[in-house]
Amino acid sequence: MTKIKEKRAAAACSLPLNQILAGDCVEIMNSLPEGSVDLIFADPPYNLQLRGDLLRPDNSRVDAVDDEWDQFAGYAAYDQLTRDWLAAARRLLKPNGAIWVIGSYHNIFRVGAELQNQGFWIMNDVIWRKSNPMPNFRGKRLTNAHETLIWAAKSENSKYTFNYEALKSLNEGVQMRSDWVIPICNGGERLKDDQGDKAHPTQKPEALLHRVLVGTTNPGDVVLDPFFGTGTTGAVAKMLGRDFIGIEREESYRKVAEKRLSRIRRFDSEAIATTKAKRAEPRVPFGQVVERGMLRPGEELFSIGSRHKAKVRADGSLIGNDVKGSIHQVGAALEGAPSCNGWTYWHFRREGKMIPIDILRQQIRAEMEGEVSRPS
Amino acid sequence: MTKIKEKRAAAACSLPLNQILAGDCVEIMNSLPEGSVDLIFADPPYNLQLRGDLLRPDNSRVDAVDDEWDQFAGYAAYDQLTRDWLAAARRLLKPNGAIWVIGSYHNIFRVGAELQNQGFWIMNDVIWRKSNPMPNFRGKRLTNAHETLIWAAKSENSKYTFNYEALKSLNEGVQMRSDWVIPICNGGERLKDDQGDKAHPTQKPEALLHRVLVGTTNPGDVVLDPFFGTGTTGAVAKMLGRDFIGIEREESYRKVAEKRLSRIRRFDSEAIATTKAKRAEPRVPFGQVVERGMLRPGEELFSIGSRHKAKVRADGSLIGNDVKGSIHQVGAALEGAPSCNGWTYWHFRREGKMIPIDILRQQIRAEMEGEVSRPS
DNA sequence: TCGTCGCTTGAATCCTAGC
DNA sequence: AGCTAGGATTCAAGCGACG
Repeated sequence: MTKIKEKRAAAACSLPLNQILAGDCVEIMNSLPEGSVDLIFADPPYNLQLRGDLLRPDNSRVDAVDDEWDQFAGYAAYDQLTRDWLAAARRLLKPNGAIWVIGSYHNIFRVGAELQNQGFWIMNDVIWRKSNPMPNFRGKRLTNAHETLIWAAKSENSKYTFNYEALKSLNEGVQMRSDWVIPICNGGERLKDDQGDKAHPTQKPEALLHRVLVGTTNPGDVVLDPFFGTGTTGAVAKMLGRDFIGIEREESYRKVAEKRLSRIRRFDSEAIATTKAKRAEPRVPFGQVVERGMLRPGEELFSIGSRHKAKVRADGSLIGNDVKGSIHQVGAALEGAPSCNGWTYWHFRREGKMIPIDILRQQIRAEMEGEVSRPS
Repeated sequence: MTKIKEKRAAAACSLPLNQILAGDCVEIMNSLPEGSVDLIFADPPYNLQLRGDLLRPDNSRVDAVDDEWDQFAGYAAYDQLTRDWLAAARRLLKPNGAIWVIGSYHNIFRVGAELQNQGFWIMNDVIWRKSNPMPNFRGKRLTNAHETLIWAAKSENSKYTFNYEALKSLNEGVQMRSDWVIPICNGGERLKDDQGDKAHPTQKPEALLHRVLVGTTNPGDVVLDPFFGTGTTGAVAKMLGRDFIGIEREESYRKVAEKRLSRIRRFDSEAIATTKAKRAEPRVPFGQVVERGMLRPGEELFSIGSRHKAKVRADGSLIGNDVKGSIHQVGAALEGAPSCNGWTYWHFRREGKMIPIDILRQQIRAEMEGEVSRPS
């Protein structure tokens, strides 16, 4: 055993494994031995900068993330925190270690730039596509339906861990992509406090951590989470036979996490549970047919026997006989029927022949083959 | 017309619309009139950290050594380029203008942070999820199956354009999410040079620009693309009846783009028109319903299920359960809600049926349209 | 036991014309 | 510029009540 390896083995022995450390993550990370951690997973505050209340159309109030820990004086203050905790994290990592950070557009660009500035080497950015996001209630922006994760090695030369085959098998034999469809954490998995309210405003789903840890750590690795919260990282690490170190400032979160972790049992080594992605026929909006130029705005569609016709508009709606709306709505209106399947009702003309538009939907679906993970 | 408006109208007249300008985008943008552009779509170079091969805007090469220190020099040079073109873009935008930038993990974090630093206000980050990405051949990372776009208004107070209904219509009646599934540009859409090779390495699909322009511009808007390439932005703008300005340094790209644009035809105006937002419809005071005798003073209105009722008064106010006020105020008071849309809340009785009063507003609006629209 | 219906909820930078 | 009032705005899941 070389001197360096001896040193690391000693360091590892002195690590407070499988515990939750109380306090400020920068101070605590700086008190742990240098170069001793395999992977860091971090879910830092997002600096959401929310203004007033937000009401749903039914006048109920959205429970906002207005906690003290997400309040910052401005970008400068947020950047200072980011620099500090990333530097401490970098010091802790083994040379071949890696880091994951999750965030939203409020903070992720600043975090990503600082990762690069400190010499981390980005492997991928990964999109967590939420199958059930909260909608945009006022119709003023797009539904914020994803969050972004950055996966980066400690340096360009790091021999990082990447379990290609494991991820491929998680994805039904197809190479894992950089966009992951996973539901938000709710239902039985969502931890509640004694009053029955959610114990933490931003608990992450275990499925997300499952994929991260299966893909970029090995059993026995040390995984550190500096913003531990209610301990999703620790819970999944324990199930998967990885050691964890959690750091959390808030006592209430630590208590919930301790209780949670005490109930977790490690999977037996053979039975590494794989989250099966469900297959479903993806819904194809007619608008995609227009966007992709398969039909042009202004082009005419015909019902069977050409009894009715309608014109395609740029936003994927139809206009026919003064009726505007979706392919289904306009078909139903023209037929005086309560409903209508526009995909089979409407036809377009090519070289004198009438072709059902459903052909175009089938083409789009064929192109989407190979996407495996989808909302159920 | 105010002085400011005059100035802008003059500026618009002097804009080189529907042309491709040759040269460095920063210089050219700075030569155009301030506050004259509605939307900027930018696909800046990604050539970052490819072992230091970084080109300055004037095409000179940044000297690179492959040690770690130089990485920072590489980032610094790229950041300088980003600051320069974003500042020039910001100057060009109208106060209510907006910008889209597309990039990958190599550059998008630096661009996003700089956007925020300059005072742009991010509305959404949008994921272009490629339905047919290039696989990762060596199995060393995840398949890089997406790119990131940032949509930002010029400032927090900008009244940006967002065609919510049009995008919802493109998505078949469900509000548009921040993740967009669109195939990469290939097949017939992919432009080839005389040798049959692809004319541009990163030609963007027209479907992507279609969604961007339908969603965040109106017909007649001025759309500028400072990294025009082979002109996808211009092509889609022309089809959709928007004016464009392209800036491109490379003559070979300009030539391909000119040829492409000359073949594009604008869709007819009926096809370009998109679904209108309700907010855009003229306001109808409830008093008009009473004045026109559609409802009589003294007539009773009912909430759904007849849980509450109120009486119409001659001045167009309601009185119910001792509360007097507008249809909205009385509805809100009776429900104990902070607000209420009286048009959808209240119903009147005709032949035993409950009919929402919004029907009456629609009748008035239809009559108003008849007054306004004349044969042209 | 099973399906249906209604209620609740989720990291959200969520209104605007007119006075 | 600040205030007031009109009135526009939601998707997917989970869970409990109910028949």
